[in-house]
Parts: sequence; C-alpha cells; structure tokens
Amino acid sequence: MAQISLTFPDGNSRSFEAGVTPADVASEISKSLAKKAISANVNGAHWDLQWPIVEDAQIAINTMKDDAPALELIRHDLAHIMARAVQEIWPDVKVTIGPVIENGWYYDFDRQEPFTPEDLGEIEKKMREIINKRDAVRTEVWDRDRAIAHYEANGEPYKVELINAIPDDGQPIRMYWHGDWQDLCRGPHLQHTGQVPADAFKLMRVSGAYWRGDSRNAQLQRIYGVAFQNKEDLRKYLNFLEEAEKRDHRRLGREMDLFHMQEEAPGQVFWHPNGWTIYTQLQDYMRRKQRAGGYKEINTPQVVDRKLWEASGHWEKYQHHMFLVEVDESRDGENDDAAVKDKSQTRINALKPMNCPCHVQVFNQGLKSYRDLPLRLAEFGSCARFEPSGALHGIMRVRGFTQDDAHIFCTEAQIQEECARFIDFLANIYEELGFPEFEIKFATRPEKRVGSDESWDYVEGALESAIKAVGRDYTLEPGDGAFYGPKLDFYLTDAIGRVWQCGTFQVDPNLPERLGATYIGADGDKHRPFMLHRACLGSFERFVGILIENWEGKLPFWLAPRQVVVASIVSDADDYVAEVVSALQARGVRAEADVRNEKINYKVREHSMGKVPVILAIGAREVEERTVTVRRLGQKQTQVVALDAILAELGQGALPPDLGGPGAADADAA
RNA sequence: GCUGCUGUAGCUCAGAGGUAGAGCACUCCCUUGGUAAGGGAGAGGUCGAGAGUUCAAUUCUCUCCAGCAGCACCA
Repeated sequence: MAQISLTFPDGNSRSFEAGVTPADVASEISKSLAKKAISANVNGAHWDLQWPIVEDAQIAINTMKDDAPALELIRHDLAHIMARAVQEIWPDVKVTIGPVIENGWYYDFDRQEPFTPEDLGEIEKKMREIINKRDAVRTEVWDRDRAIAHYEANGEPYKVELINAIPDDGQPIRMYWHGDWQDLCRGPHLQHTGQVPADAFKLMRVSGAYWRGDSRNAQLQRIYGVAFQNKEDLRKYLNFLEEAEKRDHRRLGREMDLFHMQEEAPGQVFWHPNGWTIYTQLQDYMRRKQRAGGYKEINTPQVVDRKLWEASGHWEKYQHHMFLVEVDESRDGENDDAAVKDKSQTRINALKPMNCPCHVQVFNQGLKSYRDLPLRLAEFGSCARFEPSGALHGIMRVRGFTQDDAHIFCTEAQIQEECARFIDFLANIYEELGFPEFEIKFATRPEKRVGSDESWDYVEGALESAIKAVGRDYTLEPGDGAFYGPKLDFYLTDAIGRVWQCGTFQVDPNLPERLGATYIGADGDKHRPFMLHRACLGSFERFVGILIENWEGKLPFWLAPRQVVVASIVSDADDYVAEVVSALQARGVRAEADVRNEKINYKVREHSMGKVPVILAIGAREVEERTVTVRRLGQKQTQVVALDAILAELGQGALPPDLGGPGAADADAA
C-alpha cells in the first residue's frame, strides 16, 4: 500500500497508508479525539470522517469547538434526521432535498395532506428519539445505475431525478445512512446521531416550495428548522425573532396611528397624520439634500400612453407588472355606457412603474449641449407596479409608492466622478438617518448583455475606481448586472443586524439609445449620453417602514410625528399648558396638549406607549414657578426645567440633522 | 401567482346549526389625582363578500376578496 504524508495544523507531518480516513487518524492521536471528532478539513475541503484520503494533504480534525463545521454538520444531520422521522411516521411521504441554510435547514417533502403545527411537534419528538438512539452514520459510494434502480424500486421519483441531474463526470454518487434510514447526500455528516444536541433545535414552520425552485414544477411542503450548538444559542435566536416581531412596522403603524391599508386598495397606503408627518419630514430632508447635491427636481406624468412604454421596451418585458388604464376618447360625458364605446377611440395607458422614460422625455426637450452635462434630474416619482399578491408586505412591498429617484445624464468620461459623488452623497444621508454602516455590492456584466466588451471594461473600471476613490470596500457580484450595464447596490444594516437593500446606482447606455437622447458635443456632432439611474432610500414607503423597525417606533426627535405632549396634572394648569404648547409650536416643535380629566399616570402610560419622545407634565408647582417637568421616552426619572430653557432646547432638537439638529446619532440628547 | 393558515366590536381574541361575548379603546358621570391603567354607567357588530345545503347559516359546502407565513417575483 502506498504511503501518504498528512500535515497537521501544528506543522508536524506523519505518514499513513493511502486510503486512511480522518477517523483512523483521530484514533491514532487519541481516544478522546476519536470520540469528539465530527469531521476534518482536508486541503481546505470539509471532509467526512469516513472518507478515505489518497494523497498527501493538510489535515485538521474538527470537533464541536470548531463552530462553522459544527453548525453545518448539526444542521445537515438534522435535515436527515427530520426526513427519517417524517418517513417513520408517514412511510408514503416522498423525500426530495434538505439543505443547510442560515440558522438551520429545511427539507422539502411530497405529501398529499398538509403538515399541521401539531405534526411538527410529533416530528420533533421523533427526531429526539432518533438522536437519543445514537445511531451510527454510515456512507458508501454507489454507481449511478444502482442508485437509480434503488430509488425507482423505493418509489422516490425526486431522488431519481436528482441523480440524473448529477453530471456524469466521475464524481461519486454517495449514500448516507442514519441508522437504517438512507439518503442520497454529498455529505459530510457526523459520526452518529447522538452528536446532535437534542435541545438546541426547533421546527419553525411548514410552507410551500416548488420542486427545484421553479413555479412550473410540483409544489412541495417545506419544513423549516433552526439549530445551534446549544440551548443558549437557540434561545438567543428565538429572542431575536421576538425582537423583530416587536418592531414589526405593521403593528407599530397601527399602535402609533401612522397608516392603514384596506382591501379596496391592496398594496397601497392610507397615510394618517402621524405617519404622513414622518414621510414628509423625510421627503423635505431629501429635497434639501438633493438641491444641495446639484440635482434639479422635476415631476412627470403618472398615466402615460403605451407608445412610450413600447419605445422604452417596458411594454414588451414588463407589461404584466404594469397597471393598465383604458381610456375611451369618444366618451362625451353624457353617455358613459360601455356599450357605445368606440374601440377605435380607445387608448391604452399605463401607470408608470418607473420614472426613467419620462425623465428622458424631459432631457429630450430642446437641444442639449455637452456643457449641460452632467444633468441631474430628480423626482419624487410616484410609481405603480402590479406586484404579485403574495409579494405584498405592509408598507415595505407595495403596489403604489414614491421613489427618491434621479437620473444623471452624462458622458462616459463623467461616470466615475458621478459615481464617486453619489457614494459620498448617499453615505452622508445614511449617516444622518442613523445608518452609519452600509455595504456596497458591485454587480458586473451578465452573460446575456448588450454593448461591446470594451465599453463594459471601461464602465466597470469607472465604477470600481470611483468606489476606491471614496475609500470604500465592495463585494463583487459577478454576472449580476443588468443586461445593459453594471450597477452598485447599497445595503444598510439596522439596529438588530438586519440588512436592507436601499440605494442603487446603475449605468445605462441603453435607454437613451432607445428613446433617442442626444447632446451636442464640443465637436459639434450629436452624441449619445449615458444615463445613471440612482436612488438612496429606494421608496419612501419602504424606507419609512425600515425607520420604524430600526427605531422600534422610537424615532429620532426630528422625525417623531408627535414630538411633545404637554400634560396637565390638575385642571388649574390648563391655561399654562396651552401657553407652553403654543410656545413650542412657534418654535417648530410638534407639540400637543393633553388636558383630559385623567391622572398623570394614565397620561404618561398612554403617551409612552405612543412613543412620544418628550412628555412635559405641568401641575400647580410648574404653573407657579414657570417651569415644566420633563420626562423622556425610555427614562423613568424626571427633571424640572425652566420654561425658557426647555423651549430653546426642544426648538433646537427639532431641527433635522442637515439644519443643525442633533440628528439620529444623538437622538437621546434631544 | 403557488401552497398552507386566517378573517367575529376601533384593537386583541373567545364562541356556537336557532341572528353573539370578554378585556382594552370610545361616550357620559363621579373623581383634581405628581410620572406606565382611579371608580361607575353607557353605546358599539349585515360575524370579509357572494352562492349552495337546511325549517333555520355568522357556524356546514363551494367560489371570490383580503391578510399572514413561506415559495416564486422584485426590471
């Protein structure tokens, strides 16, 4: 038998017979390591303890102390254990695939009857039984025909399909057994089921999923589980979910009386005064920033004839996402009966799903000179998209929304500078809005694309240089660009670590081409401008949702819909309360009085739950001394302050961050 | 759009083949109370919409609408 040399993490090497397994290696090192071992890293690959090693290699034996392999194995083995449990309970259920995902795993099953929440409990119980059996995990390599024959005989058509999809390039078809239960799997797996912590996983939910992720295929039932190394980590994760639930903007939107939605207008928002205050504050802020940033604000039509959408290419590709409006030009207002409609007079319009074609129309009016470039046209563009019903989600994913949209018309040579400018612009806004951390994803040329390679080289180079020029990092997403140009997507991180894609920057030579945009160059000839699509917040609707969830409704003072409630303790204070409220309002503070016949406890409770940042309580003493007692949201202690002082402080605190207010960074100081 | 679940008072939810209940909120009265619910009384519902079964449907069946979770989608 040939000898191979294995090198350990400490740098020592030892000679073994070729075909030795990591399990053998671990046993030679020590009995306890053999017992604790879960897998190995062999030349960087995650290696099952049972797989033979046939050539010289770097090897490290993993134990549960190695977090990444441990979690992967725990979750992967649980996927198998769950599938086994399901088939033990319902032998006629067909198994498909069960990968590891973030925080856990899922497994897709084909079963006639739906799994119920009670079933999940039963499956979990069975899984714990299997874990406690400490059944050995065993693996073998089979040849293709044997594997197919096996699954055909067992009535597992999905597995047959999976095997047929494995390219016949000599890669092994591997079987795994957890006890007697067998599954096709590339591994690796643990030594035995008892290595899985029995108290650190939970089945979360069951839902539909398509076979191979394709909506034309059979719908399967997917069971999701989460799993960790120990009970404590599971608890932390479940707490995180609870935390996210507490922040749900749909719930806070109702509790804070911000907006509502109703079935006559699915996917569209009815903004209430409180919510609209947040929205307009944000919009006013963006308007000031854009003005300062060299943008010119425009506004374009909502209902636009299909001719424009045909020219832009949207009619062909995105018609099913557009709200269509049929207009009968022959209507005279006297006779609106549909029966008299003259078809030849009917025009089809679409509600605009995006603003860019309209912006090109603005650009196209009059001759543009190279001296006009870069021309930055911004619009708070109200768009309507017919999103699939299942995609709708509160105010985050809607059918009617307003983008903080802008299109920069420029020359190729100006792209880099515009890109760098934009990243700085956006970084400053995110910072002021309380999101100092964001990530850039750089999506480059896809396989199917238009334009020459030289042009792609140039434009991608320009974006990359721009990111470097402003001193930022990025993650490359090769092949994820649009068919006409590369793009940057900007992802911000919220207070509980969730990541939201908001900003975007997209280079587009295509639409100017399609819509015939030109400018006169220094040479006197017509040239085609580039168009840069860009947004910072994305949509105001969604961004307000993100703000609500990020701050758990406790918005920074300048954004809080109701900033101050002045609450009377005794009715003798009512006049002074009114005076304080007026004085605050005169300083631009959104203040209201609460002189209801209720105890101060009641008022404090109600406004605290309503997330009002500042409550000023006024009793006989404050009237006497011309002071107020300040109670800030989230703090129990109160503070007596002279009226003039609090007016000055709150007046200053109410200013948006770009106008000298304290901003998001030190919202608590407001 | 697909699969599953859900839809009863403003909100959170209970309930049953014989046209409905709680808590909170709301209105009125008493209470003037010092920092997270003072007391009492009252009003409030076409039980998501339509059709079917039935002597009788809000309850059972079907269709539709909307919401929730996931999938697919997000130009």
